[in-house]
Amino acid sequence: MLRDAALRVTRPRMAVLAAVHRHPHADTDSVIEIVRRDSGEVSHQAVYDVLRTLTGVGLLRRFQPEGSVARYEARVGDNHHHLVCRSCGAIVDVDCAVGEAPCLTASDDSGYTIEEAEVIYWGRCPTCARRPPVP
Amino acid sequence: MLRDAALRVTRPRMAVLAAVHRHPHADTDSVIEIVRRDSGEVSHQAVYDVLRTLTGVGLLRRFQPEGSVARYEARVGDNHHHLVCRSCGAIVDVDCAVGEAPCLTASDDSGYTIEEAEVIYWGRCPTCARRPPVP
DNA sequence: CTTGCTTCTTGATCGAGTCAAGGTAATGGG
DNA sequence: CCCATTACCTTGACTCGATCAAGAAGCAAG
Repeated sequence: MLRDAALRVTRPRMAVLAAVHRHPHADTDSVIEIVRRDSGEVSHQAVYDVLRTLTGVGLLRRFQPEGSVARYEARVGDNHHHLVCRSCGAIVDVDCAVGEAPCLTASDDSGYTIEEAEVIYWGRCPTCARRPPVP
Repeated sequence: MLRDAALRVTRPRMAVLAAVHRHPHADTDSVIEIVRRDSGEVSHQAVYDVLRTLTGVGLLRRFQPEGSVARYEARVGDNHHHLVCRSCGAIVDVDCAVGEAPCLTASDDSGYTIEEAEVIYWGRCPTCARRPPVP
């Protein structure tokens, strides 16, 4: 995958790529932790850098629900969406009914060229929905 | 409006409320600037605090497109969405076709109780679309 | 193997946002 | 109208995610 993107194959890059594949929706800190556990010492700077590079070439996708830090996932190109629990912050993927971007058309595009519609569903996960809201 | 929300009427609050009404999608720094221009010295802390309080009682809405700082708007309760230019960051409102939250149903809700679907359309504004992409 | 450029390490820095303590002023009862 | 109560604002320090910069290390082409 790295070679296909014309990138050099290095230990930090492989570790980050593997980490995000195995832990979708992981934030940067978690990625750092996983990478260090799996392949020894790696600087936090390298992880930040790799995440940005891989996001740039489209091997990873970065997203950031409001009130959360940046998170990364390896599912790219299928235009899926996210469902976030307001209580505990749990995130699950939601397939896009249409499958291609943009899956929605705006009622009025104001002359803009629309490339993508990003949808975030906000709600409560089964566990949090069971008990009364305590925010 | 403030009294209805059981809040004391103070100069910073009125100034912030007016500023956001007149400048939708303003970020915190802009709000601070506008407020100071209109009603003299106000601490940045007060503005942050007021923005949070007003957002809490529902007089303002906070949103934060990825790669941008927090922005505030006074249109609340009509469940409208946003259209953001990838090039220059311009933001315009898009009315929701349905009008009530959630305006979309997820293909698979994973057992979650969905309260709201937040949609961000990404594209290019008329001005940026005219010239070739230079990111 | 060597060269050259990309990538990683180390350590400092930035900036949005928050915390904490103490002073100030909006409200409501007298 | 005035005072007491308490919510609210000011000041200043601080947190934390993320980025910048300079130099060392490692990968790949010849």
